[in-house]
Amino acid sequence: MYYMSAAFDLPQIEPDGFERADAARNRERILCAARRLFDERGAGCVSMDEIAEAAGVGKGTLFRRFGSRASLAAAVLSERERDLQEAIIRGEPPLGPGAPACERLIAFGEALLDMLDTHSELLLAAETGPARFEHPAYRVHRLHVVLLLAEADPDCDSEMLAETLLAALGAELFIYLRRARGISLARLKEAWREQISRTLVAAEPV
Amino acid sequence: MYYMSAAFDLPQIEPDGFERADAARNRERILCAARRLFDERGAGCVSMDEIAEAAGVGKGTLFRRFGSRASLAAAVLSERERDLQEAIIRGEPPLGPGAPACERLIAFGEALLDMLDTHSELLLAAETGPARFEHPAYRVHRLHVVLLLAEADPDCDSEMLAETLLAALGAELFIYLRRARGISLARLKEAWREQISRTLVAAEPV
DNA sequence: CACCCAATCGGACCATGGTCCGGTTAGTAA
DNA sequence: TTACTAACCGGACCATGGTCCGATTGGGTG
Repeated sequence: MYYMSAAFDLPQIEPDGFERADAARNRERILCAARRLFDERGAGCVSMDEIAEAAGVGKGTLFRRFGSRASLAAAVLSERERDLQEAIIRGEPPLGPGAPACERLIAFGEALLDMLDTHSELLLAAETGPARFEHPAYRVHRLHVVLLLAEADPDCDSEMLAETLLAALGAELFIYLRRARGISLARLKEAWREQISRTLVAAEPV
Repeated sequence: MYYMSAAFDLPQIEPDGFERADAARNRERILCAARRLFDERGAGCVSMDEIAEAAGVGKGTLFRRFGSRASLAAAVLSERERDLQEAIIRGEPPLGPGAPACERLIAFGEALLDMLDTHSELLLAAETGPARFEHPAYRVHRLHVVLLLAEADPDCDSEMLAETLLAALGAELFIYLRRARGISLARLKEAWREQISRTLVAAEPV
């Protein structure tokens, strides 16, 4: 564990201090309805009005609690994201600590690609809007990649490289490559592996 | 010139065969108004209704001619895009033919970053929607990068690498890095250079 | 138990991207 | 010149993400 996990926790779905009983009940209802509808019909085919109605809640409540469609999608995804972060921080190598940085990077990308493969639409919804790069989940991924890059090659501009490498794992590109181009998940993983090893090979003494 | 330019021309703003006089006049009016409004107030702050009104044209006409907001933005950008393609196909090295593939790749990314620096909002508007990757301009960029990668390193998966490298030049990321993070254009170019040389260094016999 | 206030609720409302179709007009042929 | 038709025009209309504010209610306090 080379950084404290506490500082980079998930977005707080749980409220700050106190929460009124009706508010808590509505939050749960909304998340439950959203989860169900997204799952049933695909995240792209569910409107916010429908979610509000299914949750038995007004539209105002829905938006006050979750701010935006993207934010709601992120909240629905938070459980999976939590699992991923857990695996990164305390899980088995190569995703977790213990393996060389290069292998951890490859494992991280593969894990993200797996997540994209099962939740691409939800991730796409979560990635819309300019707040995307400020979202806690993205920050965690970025920091993780930055630190691994710096560890693997102290000479590289890890901050910039992390940003551009993560761009390759965006949901929009993923969906296009898989659906429109018919590229397999395996090939995407292979490409990620190739890109990481090419990026880091310079650091290894030949 | 290692590929025929004709096959990869710009999206046809010019109509197929014949165009009625009123249609031609309206197309010109729309493009002119859009150019002016985008320029005056930033592409993000102009609605389609405003463009239609400024052009003295109904909303239906606007959408029939250009299909979508993204498509209109792309049409407004087409002149710059044409210049870029001209420079790539027939211009001076290293952007044009003649330089080593690696240097041409670096020059291409820098040219795109320059374009982003002056037209980021317009490019952002043009990049919204799933049609983004099917747009003729993107196809040209992709093909260019694919061919240069294959030339520089025949062993690489040039198709996939091109896609992920181009993701690093997306307008959304660019705007975030420049505005929210305050990263200079020079550093972005430097990062692109680093990423390309790292990606291709493996091909050079050490 | 009664009171009070702040937090919450919810639906009416708005802006905007995009669609549709009845009316109009440009170009053609006689 | 006139008649005809296909293309075009434009504004009413729709769906949806997001905002606002008056009404409501939870829960602490005397």
